[in-house]
Amino acid sequence: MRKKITLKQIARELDVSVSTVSKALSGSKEISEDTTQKIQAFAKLYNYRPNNIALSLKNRKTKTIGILIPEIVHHFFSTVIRGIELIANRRGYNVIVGLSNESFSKEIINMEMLANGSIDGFILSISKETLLKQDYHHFNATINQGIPIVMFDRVVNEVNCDKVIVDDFNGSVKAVKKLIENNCKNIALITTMDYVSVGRLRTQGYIEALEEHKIFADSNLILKIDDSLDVENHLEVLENEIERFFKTNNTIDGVFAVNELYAVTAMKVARKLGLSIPEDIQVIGFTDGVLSKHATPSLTTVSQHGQKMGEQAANLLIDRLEAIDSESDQYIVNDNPKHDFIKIVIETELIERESTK
Amino acid sequence: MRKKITLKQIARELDVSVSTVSKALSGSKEISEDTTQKIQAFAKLYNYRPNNIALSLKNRKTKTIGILIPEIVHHFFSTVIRGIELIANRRGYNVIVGLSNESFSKEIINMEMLANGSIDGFILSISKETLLKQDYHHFNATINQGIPIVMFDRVVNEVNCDKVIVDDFNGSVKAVKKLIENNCKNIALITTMDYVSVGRLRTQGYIEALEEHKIFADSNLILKIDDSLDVENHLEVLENEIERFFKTNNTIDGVFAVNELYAVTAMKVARKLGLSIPEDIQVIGFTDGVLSKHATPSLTTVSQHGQKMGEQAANLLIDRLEAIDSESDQYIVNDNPKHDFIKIVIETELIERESTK
DNA sequence: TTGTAGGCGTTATCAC
DNA sequence: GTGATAACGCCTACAA
Repeated sequence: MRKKITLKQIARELDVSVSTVSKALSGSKEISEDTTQKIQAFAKLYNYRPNNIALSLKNRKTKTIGILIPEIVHHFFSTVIRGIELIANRRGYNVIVGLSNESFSKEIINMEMLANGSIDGFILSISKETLLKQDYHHFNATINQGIPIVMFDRVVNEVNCDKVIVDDFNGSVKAVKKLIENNCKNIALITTMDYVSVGRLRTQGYIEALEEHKIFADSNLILKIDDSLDVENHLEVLENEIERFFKTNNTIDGVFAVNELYAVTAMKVARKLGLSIPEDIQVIGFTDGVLSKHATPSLTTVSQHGQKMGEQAANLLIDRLEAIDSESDQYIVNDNPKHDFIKIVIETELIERESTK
Repeated sequence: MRKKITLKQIARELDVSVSTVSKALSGSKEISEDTTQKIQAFAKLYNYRPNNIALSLKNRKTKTIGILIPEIVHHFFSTVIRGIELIANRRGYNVIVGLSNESFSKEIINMEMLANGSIDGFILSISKETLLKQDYHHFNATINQGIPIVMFDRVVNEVNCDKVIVDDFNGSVKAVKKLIENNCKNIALITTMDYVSVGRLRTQGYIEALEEHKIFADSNLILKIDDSLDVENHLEVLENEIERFFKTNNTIDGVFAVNELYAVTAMKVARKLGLSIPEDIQVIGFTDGVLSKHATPSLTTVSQHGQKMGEQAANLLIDRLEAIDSESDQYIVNDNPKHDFIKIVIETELIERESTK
């Protein structure tokens, strides 16, 4: 078992001082050709690599990004991570992942754990419970400690930081307009409860599109699913709710669902009720994941560009970290700087497949 | 901007020494009631938390686990991460995630980056390219540095470490037997190329089940998909291959596919060819993900228990880390210890849904 | 009861 | 050209 070698060990072996070794390895020309050669050869032989932890302590930055998300077994979130990891790696950062599991307390614990020196900044999406409670003190506390945050997708006005979102509103508008153009007369919306900002915006888009076409937005055609309680037989409950909804509104000929699962389930229920897709009823979902691609019929969706969101978020965060860096070198940082926070809005696009005409 | 406070700052403010503060905060009774009170109150007020990096440097352990997987936008892998994170968190560890993207060099780079002090041990699944090259020196090098590795799912005999796998062989046997019991006479196998151990084992299970029932394993009924090249229109290629396969073997009445995607695609193609499922052709997949649950008809699968694998892997790794810990405290560690490495095999089970009778 | 000193691994500054 | 020293933040054996 050959443990990693340290500067000190090299120094002892070669009978020079630690600082000489350090300089030689960094190619400083303070050191003679000879010693440099000797030291570098020895270091290579023993595969010397500086210890990241020691560097972090010295430089007071870890070169790692903390990702805090509600759930990882989820196409959208994992896609975002992939985007973050891609950019992070490219720019010399690592990513450490924490899962809130949609819980307020887990979100806080995770944050505090990582904020104690483990990471330089956060990229996160807020848990449902936090959104419900509307308690954002932990985010602000973190920011006040000088740790920057970039929020994505589930963001909130109450926290001052960089944000990356998709254009949920216009995405919905596009989807619903498509249904209208395709001659749907009774377009239903299947959405979540309003406290998730994303759901609210998508609902607004739905209403806007209808109104633009002078169609009355009948509240009976809106089904709000309460997914805050994560029950065992969630899927069954969902199916039943949708079935009841379809039965009491049997003129529905178009459905816009705010996520894949709702859309796919709606298709399933519709088929069960003897309706064919897209002839009798057309369906559009939001988020372009595996389900959309492989459902039968395949699902027309509003694509959410998760990977791009991740990439943008990572660039935003790293840019800010490096800005802070050079700032603090040059002048004293204003104690309460009116930072200009950036909000990147990613355009959505409609991917047409078989569930619409 | 109130940066995190340090022991030194507290000491200066309260006009005591750093060690007094340290002791007071850890509740040492060397320190007087009075000072302890005062210091603890002050620390609480300023929300003092020890710096993780400093602790890591001092203790020579980071309390973080490195996860290295080929891909994250993938139901199975993300499920495993969830399991690892769950246990890690519970036992006081963080997880740092690296993606190899199925590439040998990215796997190495990521490993080396993390092995330089950032993590205490690895949990990983080998990339396809590495399996193809059969070059495992980086794993052995890491282990020789005293960094333990736990491999899961895609493991390899050439590396001596703890492993967690599912019982791929028996999983296949179960699936194929089910098809046989359900009266399928011509059972096809859709699998990957052999270099992925997992694919090979599943193929062996298929053959074994047939032979047990004295059925000739016709190699024409085995379709091997070459997914090493990740082409753009991968899906289309897959569909075409399967279609051609079905057409040249038009007596197929049962299909066992080594993953969800192949199974779902097979169903799609079958339907396209006018076959109904499960009446004309029955299908079973491997891995129980979203697709299986939500496909129509829903897919009978061999469940892979990703979360459980993650949990077991995390426990295995942490156990070993803590064993090393107490070991090295007590006596000098044998330089080449005949460690007994553990291989946990997780049983699979057949989840019956609509794609079989 | 409190403080000093040393060390974890590294780099930067300054002295020789 | 080389080395000693200090510092990053923490802990602890030992000294006072």
